[in-house]
Amino acid sequence: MTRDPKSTKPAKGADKHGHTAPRGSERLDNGFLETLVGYNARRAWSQISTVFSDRMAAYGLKQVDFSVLSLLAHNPGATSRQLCATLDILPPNLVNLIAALDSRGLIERRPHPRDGRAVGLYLTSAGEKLTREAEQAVQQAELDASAKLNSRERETLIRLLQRLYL
Amino acid sequence: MTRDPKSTKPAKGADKHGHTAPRGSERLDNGFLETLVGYNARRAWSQISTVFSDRMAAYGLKQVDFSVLSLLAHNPGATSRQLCATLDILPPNLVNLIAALDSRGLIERRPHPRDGRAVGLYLTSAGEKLTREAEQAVQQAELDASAKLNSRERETLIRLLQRLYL
DNA sequence: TATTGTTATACTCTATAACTATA
DNA sequence: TATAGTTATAGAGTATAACAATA
Repeated sequence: MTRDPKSTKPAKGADKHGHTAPRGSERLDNGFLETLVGYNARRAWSQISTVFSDRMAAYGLKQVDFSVLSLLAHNPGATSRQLCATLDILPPNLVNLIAALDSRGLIERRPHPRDGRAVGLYLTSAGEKLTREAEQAVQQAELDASAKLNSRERETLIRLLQRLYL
Repeated sequence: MTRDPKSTKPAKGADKHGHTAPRGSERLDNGFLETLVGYNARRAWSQISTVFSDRMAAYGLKQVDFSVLSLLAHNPGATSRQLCATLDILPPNLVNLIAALDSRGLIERRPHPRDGRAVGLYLTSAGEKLTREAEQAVQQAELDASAKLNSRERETLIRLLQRLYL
């Protein structure tokens, strides 16, 4: 496998930490790593993640916060346990997150009608408004982060990624 | 967007933590999230990452350990600073990692011929042997983790991912 | 003055064990 | 006996500031 000189882009020069590349450190040959789906998925996600986090900061949301709000917008009354299963996070790590969204008045906790152990989660009207705005910002962030792909390529990419985890 | 009943796979039932899905928690509608490249890239990477980590455990390597060894196999004499730039990690977080690989006798640190500040990193023969074996295991892990894709689809996926971050 | 490698440290994310109340 | 939610806590990953040696 040969290296493509164009792929090094020395002039671009700013990583996600805002650092600029120093003179003496040229990029290394990562020929093997870049043949791996896992390596490329991680790098691509890292890139998108930076754009995503920057845009969400305007709404005071982290990535998981947004995922929770978006799920509640489409699944009113969902429980913490369901959020955990869908997003693949562990229950103890959701507690403070839910409590914070509650304190901000974005969600409500109501007793579950059939199960006294469970708590149904609902967006408040403020939460609905914020979620609508954030979803639009996320869609724009997606387009910006994947600007080098046309819509057909973007759909192909998503379809292939889903076949890896679904 | 409708949910595909086949995609839930109730019998498969074990997430990356080894937990099995309890009865009461059906998956939620994540229609919006699954239209996002970022969300799908993260989920796909998480899936592959689990397979990857499991296989690397047999060699006593974490993902970043493998990346470092593979880079040194193809770039003998690379410096810590170059590894950091290529893998997008910060220098302080590489120090213990390099020291551990050195203690295990997998790499050597030699003074840089032209720059007294820098240290050139080289695989030992034991390091070369382990890296060769690990690279083969990684390739097999890749094939297993992306078994639902044929080689043409895998190449397409990698190409599209690279256009997001290169 | 700038860069390499390093120490110390803090902050976030993720994980496990154990408890309560309900089922 | 098992599940939902919670508490406390431990571990891993990631971040910044500051230092010595060298350029």
